[in-house]
Amino acid sequence: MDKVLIIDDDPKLLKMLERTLTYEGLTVITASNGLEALPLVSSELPDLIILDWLMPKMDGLTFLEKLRDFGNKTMTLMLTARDAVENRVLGLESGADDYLVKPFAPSELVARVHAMLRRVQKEPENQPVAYGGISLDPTTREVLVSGKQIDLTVTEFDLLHLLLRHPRQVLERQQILNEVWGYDFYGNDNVLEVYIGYLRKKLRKGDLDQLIQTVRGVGYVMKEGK
Amino acid sequence: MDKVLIIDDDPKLLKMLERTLTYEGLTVITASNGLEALPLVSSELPDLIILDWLMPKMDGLTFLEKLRDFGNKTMTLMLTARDAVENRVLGLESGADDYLVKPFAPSELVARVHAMLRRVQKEPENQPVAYGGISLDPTTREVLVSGKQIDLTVTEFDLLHLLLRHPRQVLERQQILNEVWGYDFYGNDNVLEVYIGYLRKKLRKGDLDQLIQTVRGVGYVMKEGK
DNA sequence: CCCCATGTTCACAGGATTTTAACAGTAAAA
DNA sequence: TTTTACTGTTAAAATCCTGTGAACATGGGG
Repeated sequence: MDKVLIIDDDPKLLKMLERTLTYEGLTVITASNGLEALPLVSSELPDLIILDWLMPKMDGLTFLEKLRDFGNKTMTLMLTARDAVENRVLGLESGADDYLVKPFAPSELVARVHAMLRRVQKEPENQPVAYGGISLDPTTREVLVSGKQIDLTVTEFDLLHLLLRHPRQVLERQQILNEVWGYDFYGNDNVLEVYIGYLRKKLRKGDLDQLIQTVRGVGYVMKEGK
Repeated sequence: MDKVLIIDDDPKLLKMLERTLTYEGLTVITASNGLEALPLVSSELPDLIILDWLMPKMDGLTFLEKLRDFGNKTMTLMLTARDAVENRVLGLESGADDYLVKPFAPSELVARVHAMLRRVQKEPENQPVAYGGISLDPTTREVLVSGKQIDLTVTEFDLLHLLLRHPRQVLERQQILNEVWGYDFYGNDNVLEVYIGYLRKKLRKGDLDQLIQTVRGVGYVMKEGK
């Protein structure tokens, strides 16, 4: 079961968060400030840390810096009362993996938490995958198209890997963006088309570019025929 | 049909909300405070609860705490007066799934309510469905008619999916428009006929176009025979 | 500091899909 | 039978979506 550490100095809010996430079937541990939380991280090894930006003793930012200094890579979700864009930047730069502006609907929190945990859970996908003449080995990062080896950049690789792991299954644009570019991707999602384009061009080397099919209005599928 | 419980101590507002949502085709039950509402939750099993934050006897916040303490997970929409400071944490502390700041436009309320209800309903809809020679798989988006595969656009797909999920059940025009085109569809509802036409034409490929039957003055059904 | 590789954004053409509108057809009501 | 209310069919118009080349941004290495 997934374990979440929540750090917030407001007891009511803490209670609320705890209850909400416990309903969701998560194991919840709490702390009221960063100082108190630090030892819990190493003893409890949570899968996700939710923390407030503003806290006494040790605020969210400082906590994150300390955490990262220790080389800890646990996923973190930052809560912030301010909604300025600069905070988003700050929050992310400080090492938070996502952030949420207060006030937010609990359902939104739950959605984010699940999205993040899903991402964490993703087992070390190290198994080679293959489909329709394309094979990809995550450990060596080698990709063969009709026997020929092709070179892919990281993003291209991740995208192809995702498609190959779900052959014949239509993946929605948002789903792909979430998986490859990270949950909560804001930018112009035309990147996806651009990368599909790159991939097709490279797959053309083995005449397999038609394997990536567009499903207009939905997303893309890796499948033969049609 | 979706059932909504509205809890508010202001009779005028209550009346207004009731009328608005009833007009939207929802079943509405009301209570003027939390104390009164609590038993209704277990007897009526509403799909959604709309409640005011400030109420006599038992306010919204307390009501929600009680509700959650009982382990009840019904969706809740909190109404609140505008107040800069309180709003910061309201969403969170209330434990509501969504909130709306007064004053609000009825259309906004309606939009939220429908969005929430759709969320409640729409969870498990990636199971393949089949009826009378037609099969549809939401994950691959493949549709087979008498064994032959046909290509559908998003709208066609959604419409067919809806019909297949309710075989032999007459779906009203408005109901279909709500599901497929969204609750806020005002356009010329001739689109529905047009799309039924498209679908029938494509189903004709497997000689199953007569499966979509017109129920004059009401809507359409997916059923064999006649 | 500049260059290069990678990643992201922009603009826009060409197509596919969706909507509108007009009218023909058909069942029910008068 | 006539009238009316709905429904089906088409085609054109409006809109939306995707692919593409090129510009722009970033960061690491030389």
